[in-house]
Amino acid sequence: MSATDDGDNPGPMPLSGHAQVVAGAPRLDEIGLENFAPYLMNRIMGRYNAALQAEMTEQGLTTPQMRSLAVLSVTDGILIRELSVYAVVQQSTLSRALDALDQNGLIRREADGQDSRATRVFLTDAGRHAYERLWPHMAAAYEAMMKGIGEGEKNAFVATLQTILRNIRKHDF
Amino acid sequence: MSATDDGDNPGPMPLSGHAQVVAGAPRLDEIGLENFAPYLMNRIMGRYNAALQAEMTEQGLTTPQMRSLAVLSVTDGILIRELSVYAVVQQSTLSRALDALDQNGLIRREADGQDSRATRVFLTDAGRHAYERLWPHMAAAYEAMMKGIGEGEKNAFVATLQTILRNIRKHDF
DNA sequence: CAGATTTATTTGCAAATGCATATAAATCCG
DNA sequence: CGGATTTATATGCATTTGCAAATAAATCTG
Repeated sequence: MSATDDGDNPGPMPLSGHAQVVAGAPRLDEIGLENFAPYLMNRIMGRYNAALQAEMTEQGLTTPQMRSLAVLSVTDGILIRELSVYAVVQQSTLSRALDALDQNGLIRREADGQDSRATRVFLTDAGRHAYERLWPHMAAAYEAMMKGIGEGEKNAFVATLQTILRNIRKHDF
Repeated sequence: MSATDDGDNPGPMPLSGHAQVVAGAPRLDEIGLENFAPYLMNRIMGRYNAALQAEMTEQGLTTPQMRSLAVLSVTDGILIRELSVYAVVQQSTLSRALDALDQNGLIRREADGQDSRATRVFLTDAGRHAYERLWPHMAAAYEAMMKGIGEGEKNAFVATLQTILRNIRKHDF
């Protein structure tokens, strides 16, 4: 094997000008869309959101509002900027989503004790009730996703997602 | 075992009124946000999109425009309604995104030969070039996500994503 | 084959979103 | 301490988005 022969050579010379391998990232058409994780996650989340759409419309909620309710059901009383990270919603959008939730009596804003710039957000009873009507649909969509996937595979999958999030997240949570 | 004893009974009686187990889906606060795959995927895709934002702004592209370029780099000449599924963009939004790409000379619309209602979309050379400037950023974001994740785990992860998509997708692709 | 229905795409219009900025409070630093 | 900087949230405004309807062509049905 010659010093310039670096293995898996498709032939003595490129037969025409195409398909020059630049050593960097393979192109998307080489990987294939269906093997590109961000594409797959995007498709999946599109379907997940579509599955929730009907119930959101029913309750007159937007996506940022729905996500806020879901996050607050777990960590009630968090700061707006934290909620913005958990719910993956811009702060300006979240501010207006909270206005609407507030006006509909689903949440309550309360100034933080230590830092009077900051605001904590709490679910009201009505808000918790709205979440409780929402959750079965989220759970059902999750069930549908995971159908036929065993516990082991599911756990490995979630573990990988956690690793990925740790790899790229900007905040400590 | 009595006929009314259907197994896994948590105790003789609920000790107080709270925490009634309804047998249905556990609540999100019981699962924990960080174990709920849709939440994790949402966070991850938020960061992935944020990573591409700078380059998109640089090139004056919106998210639907960028996704269209990426999908077309793999399957050039597809129908608009197919592109709408692959790119996870509403058709009305896509229609306008294609208007913009067209006006900037990045794509070309062409009536389908068989069905004159339908339109096929093609990348122009300029469009392919735009995609080629975009792709390294997507590849880098993907690399960052997958840092420290071995081939085996990565393959298993992608395989699970494919299963999930098959479980919930609406179309055959 | 004509009328009814379905399918592909576009467009009008109202609502939602994002960027940049405003406001206000906390922290930093000399 | 006091001005400069940073941090938390809200808001003005232009852009983007999504729903519903419009348009146009194909297919179905009797």
